[in-house]
Amino acid sequence: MDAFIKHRFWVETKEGKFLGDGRIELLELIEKLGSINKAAAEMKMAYRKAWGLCQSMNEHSSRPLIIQQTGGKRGGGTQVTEDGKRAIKVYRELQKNFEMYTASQSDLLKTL
Amino acid sequence: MDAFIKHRFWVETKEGKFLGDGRIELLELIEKLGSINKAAAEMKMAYRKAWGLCQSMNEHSSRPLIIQQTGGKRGGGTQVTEDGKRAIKVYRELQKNFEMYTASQSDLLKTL
DNA sequence: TTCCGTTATGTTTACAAATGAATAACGATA
DNA sequence: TATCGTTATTCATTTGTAAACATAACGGAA
Repeated sequence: MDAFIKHRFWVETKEGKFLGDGRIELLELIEKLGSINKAAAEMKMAYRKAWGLCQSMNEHSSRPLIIQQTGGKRGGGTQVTEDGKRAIKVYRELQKNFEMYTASQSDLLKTL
Repeated sequence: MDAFIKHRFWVETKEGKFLGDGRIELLELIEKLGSINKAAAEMKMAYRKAWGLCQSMNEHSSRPLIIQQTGGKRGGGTQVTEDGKRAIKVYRELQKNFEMYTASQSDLLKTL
């Protein structure tokens, strides 16, 4: 026929979603730009939503993934912690693995 | 921490979604009950939606997965074709494989 | 011809999620 | 103390999806 497999994965804790594509991209941009505001603008996400995702990520983690500072030099900003960087790395590896695995399964569709 | 991987997969064609959890469950119930109506009721899905899923599945497939009959003996009914049964089988196997693979990846989260 | 249970469709409601607007709080620095 | 850019937060609006509702069409059987 002409069918292909799509997949999605994410990481949860018992309380709910912890890491997903949007959250990881956001983390990466915060690391690069030093600001939730700029990161959200860069990925055309409402700041309101980005802020909520940041709260959620930090609440679900035993140790914070980011450190937010309100006010101060240049108005403040947000830094990604070492734990945050590790989360990015682990997630991206998972992603790579999943993509390869999905590709390896696609020949099962040949019989459709 | 206490995080775990969740995954979802489905099958698409270039026109859009073709097979997914709901569609396959629906197919299985149609095969068992001989009716879209009864299948939808069984899984507490609105008939309207079930019917749309059936249309979509048949439109995306080169050969029909189900044959619907309007009117007639006991009002009609719907049968799952051999191609439909094969689709169910393939999908369920994919699902089993994905579950095992996801489980095998979970230790990557140990470092979080 | 009438009845029945099913398939076939369009329309309307309801709900949830994303977005946008608006404003306050913050704190280093000039 | 005034400024500035960021974080923090509420609220109204929009948007998109799912559910609910309401009929029509169908065709074998009584």
